[in-house]
Amino acid sequence: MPELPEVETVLRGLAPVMAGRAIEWLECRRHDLRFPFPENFAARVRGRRIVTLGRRAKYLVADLDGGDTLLMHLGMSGRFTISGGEIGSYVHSTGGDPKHDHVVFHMEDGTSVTYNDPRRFGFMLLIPGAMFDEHPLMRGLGVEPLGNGFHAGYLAARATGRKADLKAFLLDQRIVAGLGNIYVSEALHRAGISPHRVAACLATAKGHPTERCERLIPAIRTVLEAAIEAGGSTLRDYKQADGALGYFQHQFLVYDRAGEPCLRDGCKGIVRRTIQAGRSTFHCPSCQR
DNA sequence: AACACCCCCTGTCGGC
DNA sequence: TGCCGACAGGGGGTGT
Repeated sequence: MPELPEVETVLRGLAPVMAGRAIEWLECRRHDLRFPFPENFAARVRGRRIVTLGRRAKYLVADLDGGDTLLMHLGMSGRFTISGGEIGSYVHSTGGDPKHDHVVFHMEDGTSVTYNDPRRFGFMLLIPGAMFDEHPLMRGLGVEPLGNGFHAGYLAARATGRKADLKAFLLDQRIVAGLGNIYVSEALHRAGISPHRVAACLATAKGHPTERCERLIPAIRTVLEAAIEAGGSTLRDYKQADGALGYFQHQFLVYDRAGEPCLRDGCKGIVRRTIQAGRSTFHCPSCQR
Protein backbone atom coordinates (compact mmCIF):
# COMPACT_ATOMS: atom_id res chain seq x y z
CA MET A 1 0.00 0.00 0.00
CA PRO A 2 2.88 2.34 -0.27
CA GLU A 3 2.97 5.81 -1.72
CA LEU A 4 3.84 8.77 0.43
CA PRO A 5 0.55 8.91 2.37
CA GLU A 6 0.67 5.18 3.11
CA VAL A 7 4.28 5.27 4.24
CA GLU A 8 3.50 8.29 6.38
CA THR A 9 0.59 6.37 7.89
CA VAL A 10 2.84 3.38 8.60
CA LEU A 11 5.36 5.71 10.20
CA ARG A 12 2.75 7.18 12.51
CA GLY A 13 1.61 3.72 13.47
CA LEU A 14 5.09 2.44 14.20
CA ALA A 15 6.51 5.48 15.95
CA PRO A 16 4.77 4.87 19.29
CA VAL A 17 6.30 1.40 19.62
CA MET A 18 9.65 1.93 17.90
CA ALA A 19 10.85 5.51 18.24
CA GLY A 20 13.10 5.90 21.25
CA ARG A 21 12.95 2.17 21.99
CA ALA A 22 15.66 -0.44 21.78
CA ILE A 23 15.44 -3.47 19.53
CA GLU A 24 16.05 -6.36 21.89
CA TRP A 25 16.62 -8.70 19.02
CA LEU A 26 15.84 -9.03 15.37
CA GLU A 27 14.51 -12.11 13.68
CA CYS A 28 15.39 -12.32 9.99
CA ARG A 29 13.84 -15.32 8.30
CA ARG A 30 15.46 -15.22 4.88
CA HIS A 31 18.60 -13.83 3.38
CA ASP A 32 17.05 -11.37 1.00
CA LEU A 33 14.04 -9.43 -0.18
CA ARG A 34 14.62 -7.31 -3.25
CA PHE A 35 18.25 -7.00 -2.14
CA PRO A 36 20.19 -9.21 0.25
CA PHE A 37 19.76 -8.14 3.85
CA PRO A 38 22.81 -6.42 5.35
CA GLU A 39 25.55 -8.82 6.37
CA ASN A 40 25.08 -9.95 9.96
CA PHE A 41 21.87 -7.94 9.96
CA ALA A 42 20.43 -9.40 13.16
CA ALA A 43 23.68 -9.07 15.08
CA ARG A 44 24.27 -5.51 13.98
CA VAL A 45 20.80 -4.41 15.05
CA ARG A 46 20.52 -6.35 18.30
CA GLY A 47 20.30 -4.09 21.31
CA ARG A 48 20.37 -0.86 19.31
CA ARG A 49 18.03 1.94 20.17
CA ILE A 50 15.99 3.66 17.48
CA VAL A 51 16.80 7.28 18.19
CA THR A 52 14.42 8.67 15.62
CA LEU A 53 12.01 7.11 13.16
CA GLY A 54 11.17 9.18 10.11
CA ARG A 55 10.24 9.15 6.47
CA ARG A 56 12.01 10.33 3.32
CA ALA A 57 10.07 9.90 0.08
CA LYS A 58 8.63 6.37 0.34
CA TYR A 59 11.35 5.20 2.71
CA LEU A 60 11.14 4.64 6.42
CA VAL A 61 14.31 5.86 8.09
CA ALA A 62 15.36 4.59 11.52
CA ASP A 63 18.39 6.27 13.04
CA LEU A 64 20.05 3.83 15.43
CA ASP A 65 22.20 4.83 18.37
CA GLY A 66 25.82 4.45 17.42
CA GLY A 67 25.22 6.20 14.12
CA ASP A 68 23.92 3.69 11.62
CA THR A 69 20.69 4.24 9.76
CA LEU A 70 18.22 1.48 8.97
CA LEU A 71 16.54 2.25 5.67
CA MET A 72 13.32 0.39 4.88
CA HIS A 73 11.20 0.35 1.74
CA LEU A 74 7.85 -1.41 1.45
CA GLY A 75 7.97 -2.05 -2.29
CA MET A 76 4.50 -2.89 -3.59
CA SER A 77 3.24 -5.26 -0.95
CA GLY A 78 5.23 -4.63 2.24
CA ARG A 79 3.32 -4.31 5.51
CA PHE A 80 4.09 -3.96 9.18
CA THR A 81 2.05 -5.54 11.92
CA ILE A 82 2.36 -4.68 15.59
CA SER A 83 1.60 -7.40 18.07
CA GLY A 84 1.93 -7.99 21.78
CA GLY A 85 2.34 -5.23 24.31
CA GLU A 86 -0.16 -2.56 25.17
CA ILE A 87 -0.29 -0.92 21.78
CA GLY A 88 -0.10 -4.14 19.80
CA SER A 89 -3.21 -5.31 21.52
CA TYR A 90 -5.27 -2.81 19.63
CA VAL A 91 -3.18 -1.57 16.68
CA HIS A 92 -3.01 -3.95 13.76
CA SER A 93 -1.92 -3.62 10.21
CA THR A 94 -3.24 -5.75 7.39
CA GLY A 95 -1.79 -9.04 8.48
CA GLY A 96 -1.16 -11.39 5.61
CA ASP A 97 0.01 -14.94 5.10
CA PRO A 98 2.55 -15.76 7.86
CA LYS A 99 4.73 -17.47 5.30
CA HIS A 100 5.59 -13.98 4.07
CA ASP A 101 6.54 -12.70 7.51
CA HIS A 102 10.20 -12.04 6.74
CA VAL A 103 11.47 -9.87 9.57
CA VAL A 104 10.39 -9.47 13.18
CA PHE A 105 11.63 -6.66 15.42
CA HIS A 106 11.39 -7.76 19.05
CA MET A 107 11.32 -4.54 21.03
CA GLU A 108 12.60 -4.14 24.56
CA ASP A 109 9.13 -3.76 26.02
CA GLY A 110 7.90 -7.06 24.60
CA THR A 111 6.14 -5.61 21.59
CA SER A 112 6.98 -7.15 18.25
CA VAL A 113 6.80 -5.55 14.82
CA THR A 114 6.53 -7.93 11.90
CA TYR A 115 7.37 -7.12 8.30
CA ASN A 116 5.30 -9.08 5.78
CA ASP A 117 5.92 -8.80 2.05
CA PRO A 118 4.54 -11.39 -0.42
CA ARG A 119 6.13 -9.92 -3.52
CA ARG A 120 9.39 -9.08 -1.79
CA PHE A 121 9.94 -5.85 -3.70
CA GLY A 122 10.69 -4.17 -0.40
CA PHE A 123 14.12 -4.03 1.21
CA MET A 124 16.06 -3.11 4.31
CA LEU A 125 19.54 -1.64 4.30
CA LEU A 126 21.94 -0.47 6.99
CA ILE A 127 23.79 2.68 6.07
CA PRO A 128 26.84 3.63 8.13
CA GLY A 129 26.49 6.86 10.06
CA ALA A 130 27.28 10.08 8.21
CA MET A 131 26.97 8.30 4.86
CA PHE A 132 23.22 8.69 4.68
CA ASP A 133 22.92 11.69 2.40
CA GLU A 134 25.56 10.31 0.05
CA HIS A 135 23.92 6.91 -0.27
CA PRO A 136 23.03 6.21 -3.92
CA LEU A 137 19.37 5.67 -3.05
CA MET A 138 19.13 8.97 -1.19
CA ARG A 139 21.43 11.22 -3.18
CA GLY A 140 19.28 11.62 -6.26
CA LEU A 141 15.92 12.02 -4.55
CA GLY A 142 13.89 15.09 -5.41
CA VAL A 143 12.09 17.38 -3.01
CA GLU A 144 9.38 16.33 -0.60
CA PRO A 145 6.04 17.35 -2.10
CA LEU A 146 4.81 18.52 1.29
CA GLY A 147 7.99 20.44 2.04
CA ASN A 148 9.01 24.03 1.41
CA GLY A 149 11.19 23.09 -1.54
CA PHE A 150 8.20 22.07 -3.60
CA HIS A 151 6.83 25.09 -5.39
CA ALA A 152 5.96 26.21 -8.91
CA GLY A 153 9.38 27.70 -9.57
CA TYR A 154 11.13 24.47 -8.68
CA LEU A 155 8.83 22.28 -10.72
CA ALA A 156 8.98 24.56 -13.75
CA ALA A 157 12.77 24.62 -13.62
CA ARG A 158 12.95 20.82 -13.55
CA ALA A 159 10.34 20.46 -16.29
CA THR A 160 11.96 22.82 -18.74
CA GLY A 161 12.81 21.02 -21.94
CA ARG A 162 11.51 17.68 -20.69
CA LYS A 163 9.71 15.71 -23.38
CA ALA A 164 8.46 12.89 -21.16
CA ASP A 165 4.76 12.67 -20.41
CA LEU A 166 3.68 14.65 -17.40
CA LYS A 167 2.63 11.39 -15.76
CA ALA A 168 6.09 9.85 -16.09
CA PHE A 169 7.73 13.10 -15.02
CA LEU A 170 5.74 13.23 -11.79
CA LEU A 171 6.42 9.56 -11.06
CA ASP A 172 10.15 10.22 -11.30
CA GLN A 173 11.40 10.23 -7.71
CA ARG A 174 14.36 12.41 -8.71
CA ILE A 175 11.92 15.25 -9.36
CA VAL A 176 9.34 14.86 -6.60
CA ALA A 177 9.92 12.15 -4.02
CA GLY A 178 6.89 10.26 -2.82
CA LEU A 179 4.27 10.39 -5.55
CA GLY A 180 3.15 7.08 -7.04
CA ASN A 181 0.68 5.76 -9.53
CA ILE A 182 -2.47 6.57 -7.58
CA TYR A 183 -1.73 10.07 -6.42
CA VAL A 184 -0.30 11.26 -9.72
CA SER A 185 -3.55 10.34 -11.44
CA GLU A 186 -5.60 11.91 -8.67
CA ALA A 187 -3.54 15.11 -8.52
CA LEU A 188 -3.62 15.66 -12.28
CA HIS A 189 -7.36 15.20 -12.25
CA ARG A 190 -7.80 17.69 -9.46
CA ALA A 191 -5.61 20.15 -11.35
CA GLY A 192 -7.52 19.55 -14.59
CA ILE A 193 -4.38 18.66 -16.54
CA SER A 194 -3.97 15.76 -18.96
CA PRO A 195 -1.36 13.18 -17.95
CA HIS A 196 -0.45 12.90 -21.64
CA ARG A 197 0.90 16.41 -21.96
CA VAL A 198 4.64 16.78 -22.11
CA ALA A 199 6.27 17.78 -18.85
CA ALA A 200 7.60 20.92 -20.47
CA CYS A 201 4.06 22.33 -20.42
CA LEU A 202 4.75 23.31 -16.81
CA ALA A 203 7.26 25.93 -17.89
CA THR A 204 7.34 28.86 -20.29
CA ALA A 205 10.13 29.23 -22.82
CA LYS A 206 11.97 31.27 -20.22
CA GLY A 207 11.58 28.55 -17.60
CA HIS A 208 8.93 30.30 -15.55
CA PRO A 209 5.93 28.41 -14.17
CA THR A 210 2.87 28.26 -16.38
CA GLU A 211 -0.61 28.66 -15.00
CA ARG A 212 -0.94 24.88 -15.17
CA CYS A 213 2.10 24.49 -13.00
CA GLU A 214 0.66 26.91 -10.47
CA ARG A 215 -2.49 24.81 -10.30
CA LEU A 216 -0.66 21.51 -10.06
CA ILE A 217 1.30 22.35 -6.92
CA PRO A 218 -1.70 22.80 -4.59
CA ALA A 219 -3.49 19.88 -6.27
CA ILE A 220 -0.62 17.56 -5.34
CA ARG A 221 -0.37 18.98 -1.85
CA THR A 222 -4.03 18.77 -1.05
CA VAL A 223 -4.53 15.27 -2.36
CA LEU A 224 -1.56 14.00 -0.34
CA GLU A 225 -2.72 15.79 2.78
CA ALA A 226 -6.24 14.48 2.41
CA ALA A 227 -4.91 10.97 1.91
CA ILE A 228 -2.73 11.18 5.01
CA GLU A 229 -5.70 12.50 6.92
CA ALA A 230 -7.65 9.44 5.79
CA GLY A 231 -4.86 7.07 6.81
CA GLY A 232 -3.79 6.38 3.23
CA SER A 233 -5.47 4.10 0.72
CA THR A 234 -6.06 0.41 1.21
CA LEU A 235 -6.42 -1.71 -1.93
CA ARG A 236 -7.25 -5.38 -2.17
CA ASP A 237 -7.21 -5.73 1.62
CA TYR A 238 -10.83 -5.35 2.50
CA LYS A 239 -10.98 -8.57 4.51
CA GLN A 240 -9.12 -7.25 7.52
CA ALA A 241 -11.28 -4.28 8.23
CA ASP A 242 -9.94 -2.68 11.35
CA GLY A 243 -9.23 0.81 12.55
CA ALA A 244 -5.72 0.95 11.10
CA LEU A 245 -6.80 0.56 7.48
CA GLY A 246 -6.84 3.68 5.34
CA TYR A 247 -10.00 4.74 3.62
CA PHE A 248 -8.82 7.30 1.08
CA GLN A 249 -9.68 4.83 -1.71
CA HIS A 250 -13.27 5.91 -1.23
CA GLN A 251 -12.26 9.41 -2.27
CA PHE A 252 -10.63 8.42 -5.56
CA LEU A 253 -12.01 10.57 -8.35
CA VAL A 254 -10.35 8.70 -11.22
CA TYR A 255 -8.02 5.96 -10.02
CA ASP A 256 -9.36 2.49 -10.89
CA ARG A 257 -12.58 4.03 -12.21
CA ALA A 258 -12.23 3.31 -15.95
CA GLY A 259 -15.57 3.58 -17.75
CA GLU A 260 -17.24 5.32 -14.84
CA PRO A 261 -18.44 8.93 -14.83
CA CYS A 262 -15.99 11.68 -13.96
CA LEU A 263 -16.77 12.95 -10.48
CA ARG A 264 -15.87 16.57 -11.09
CA ASP A 265 -18.86 18.82 -10.49
CA GLY A 266 -20.65 19.44 -13.75
CA CYS A 267 -18.32 17.27 -15.85
CA LYS A 268 -20.01 14.67 -18.04
CA GLY A 269 -16.82 12.88 -19.04
CA ILE A 270 -16.06 9.17 -18.67
CA VAL A 271 -12.85 8.12 -16.96
CA ARG A 272 -10.36 6.49 -19.31
CA ARG A 273 -7.59 4.04 -18.54
CA THR A 274 -4.44 4.33 -20.62
CA ILE A 275 -0.94 2.93 -20.27
CA GLN A 276 2.01 5.20 -19.65
CA ALA A 277 5.49 4.03 -18.77
CA GLY A 278 4.02 0.53 -18.62
CA ARG A 279 1.53 1.41 -15.90
CA SER A 280 -2.13 2.34 -15.81
CA THR A 281 -3.12 5.97 -15.92
CA PHE A 282 -6.65 7.12 -15.18
CA HIS A 283 -7.94 10.45 -16.37
CA CYS A 284 -10.99 12.26 -17.65
CA PRO A 285 -10.44 13.38 -21.26
CA SER A 286 -13.24 15.87 -20.88
CA CYS A 287 -12.03 18.01 -17.97
CA GLN A 288 -8.31 17.27 -18.04
CA ARG A 289 -6.64 19.27 -20.78
C1' DA B 1 21.18 13.38 -19.72
C1' DA B 2 16.86 11.63 -20.80
C1' DC B 3 13.97 8.17 -22.10
C1' DA B 4 11.91 3.41 -23.22
C1' DC B 5 11.89 -1.17 -21.79
C1' DC B 6 12.48 -5.19 -18.97
C1' DC B 7 12.83 -7.30 -14.80
C1' DC B 8 12.23 -8.75 -9.92
C1' DC B 9 7.88 -11.79 -7.18
C1' DT B 10 3.39 -13.59 -5.59
C1' DG B 11 -1.50 -13.37 -5.59
C1' DT B 12 -5.91 -12.47 -7.63
C1' DC B 13 -9.30 -11.96 -11.01
C1' DG B 14 -11.79 -12.39 -15.34
C1' DG B 15 -12.43 -14.93 -19.55
C1' DC B 16 -12.69 -19.13 -21.90
C1' DT C 1 -13.72 -26.61 -12.21
C1' DG C 2 -9.25 -25.47 -14.23
C1' DC C 3 -5.95 -23.10 -16.82
C1' DC C 4 -3.84 -18.82 -18.57
C1' DG C 5 -2.94 -14.19 -19.28
C1' DA C 6 -3.27 -9.63 -17.49
C1' DC C 7 -2.52 -6.81 -13.85
C1' DA C 8 -1.33 -4.89 -9.03
C1' DG C 9 0.52 0.73 -4.68
C1' DG C 10 7.74 0.34 -6.67
C1' DG C 11 12.07 1.14 -8.61
C1' DG C 12 16.76 -0.58 -10.22
C1' DG C 13 19.35 -1.74 -14.36
C1' DT C 14 20.35 -1.63 -19.18
C1' DG C 15 20.47 -0.09 -23.85
C1' DT C 16 19.61 3.62 -27.12
